[in-house]
Amino acid sequence: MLSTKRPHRAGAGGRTAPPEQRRQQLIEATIRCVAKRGLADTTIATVAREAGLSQGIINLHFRSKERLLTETLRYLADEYRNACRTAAAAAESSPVAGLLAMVDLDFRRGICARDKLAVWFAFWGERKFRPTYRRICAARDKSYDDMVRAMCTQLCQQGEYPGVEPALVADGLSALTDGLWLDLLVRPESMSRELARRITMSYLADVFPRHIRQPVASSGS
Amino acid sequence: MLSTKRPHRAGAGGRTAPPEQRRQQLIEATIRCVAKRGLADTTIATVAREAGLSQGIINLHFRSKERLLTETLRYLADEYRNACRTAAAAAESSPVAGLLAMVDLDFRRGICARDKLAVWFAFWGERKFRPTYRRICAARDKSYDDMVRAMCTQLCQQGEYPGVEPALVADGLSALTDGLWLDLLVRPESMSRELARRITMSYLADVFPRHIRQPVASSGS
DNA sequence: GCAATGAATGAATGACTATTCAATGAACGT
DNA sequence: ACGTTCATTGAATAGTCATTCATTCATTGC
Repeated sequence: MLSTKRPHRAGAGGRTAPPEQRRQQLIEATIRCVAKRGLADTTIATVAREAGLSQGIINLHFRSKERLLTETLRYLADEYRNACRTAAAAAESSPVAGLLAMVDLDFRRGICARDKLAVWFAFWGERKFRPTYRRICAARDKSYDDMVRAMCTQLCQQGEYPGVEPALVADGLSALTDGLWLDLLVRPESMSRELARRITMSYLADVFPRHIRQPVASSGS
Repeated sequence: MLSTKRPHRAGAGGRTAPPEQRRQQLIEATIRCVAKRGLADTTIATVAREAGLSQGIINLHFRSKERLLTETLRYLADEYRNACRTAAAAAESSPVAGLLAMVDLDFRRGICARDKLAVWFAFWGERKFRPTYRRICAARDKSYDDMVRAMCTQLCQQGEYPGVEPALVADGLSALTDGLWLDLLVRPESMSRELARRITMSYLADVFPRHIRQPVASSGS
């Protein structure tokens, strides 16, 4: 009773690992598996194999396949929301900096990695039918919307943009980002993170010309 | 051998119907079923029940469940492309009319009905993993892109918009539309076809201010 | 009417998969 | 070393679902 319950072993591949590490390992295997095979062909067996572990491990650490999927979605949502904090911090110096940070974030490698996009869209397809998915996604959406809307509102006050409705711009930016994510996933040959960034910046530059200027357009073929 | 093989019976609910009519009936049942329960919970049994027919009927008229799903996707893609012809016709009088017709089309009731959006996104989630889905979607995307890109190019030539790259605008418009469709599906309480139309028009008005003017913004609550 | 045709049915089949649990063995305290 | 604990395994189980096919029955031609 004196000893502090030490982790059994440090390495990830060990035969026995602390629960939190196994859960993380399985969530990452789930992401790779969904990205490789789609949600429909993702089974307990394929995830376990991807993780290099046995079938039973998933029902041991998560209570069911459904919970594994839910936790995987929650993991991605949390990751996104944590990254948002950086943008929120930038917004404190100026709304423009905040918006630029958001665009940067949305098309940063770690956030819109192909594997993760595949998972997002796999879940979005089922979102309407699973209350749990819906809750997790709605929470993520809300924090995004609130932030971007606040930035746009500030910018409109500073810049005298009479024709611009902040709520509309925020909804538009959110929709544009989602659509570009979809392109990145399903048409990687004609969409890149860099191009997506330029399209988004061009949108913002059109709306807030006195605050945001898009980088000089290089020649398009 | 003399008689022309007549349709067995006219009514849809009859015990015997011409094959083409049964196929159509089953495709419509599939759309309702996917919209109501999601792709994951759409089974041969649920579709057959939705259509008011027996289990075996699907393997009789389509060779497998997979083919039923493929044909359903193809049906939606064809419907969209047919609707595009209207916009293509409008574009012949002027590119502005063409763009307006496209926006009109994308947020018209028949095209972005909730049931159909649910099916689109269900398939988009699996698109990456099924070559057949990919082909059908890619064909639809291409006809959209080609059309919109041509309209934007014409407009840029007519209007002297030095900073505007037609390809970028077309990609952006396409992404924006997809993103708004997603909102219409998963957040109907905060997105309507009318609002989506306004957001899209506001985007176009920002890009082509000398050709497209957005309707006066009514107060946003 | 009557036989022939083939559309439609739905119970039976076989494949697949989530979940369980008895057996295994690694890690730790003594 | 040795026994205890508990993470892990993987074969067995139970359930679901696509597909098949022998049977039923509406329709048509004669």
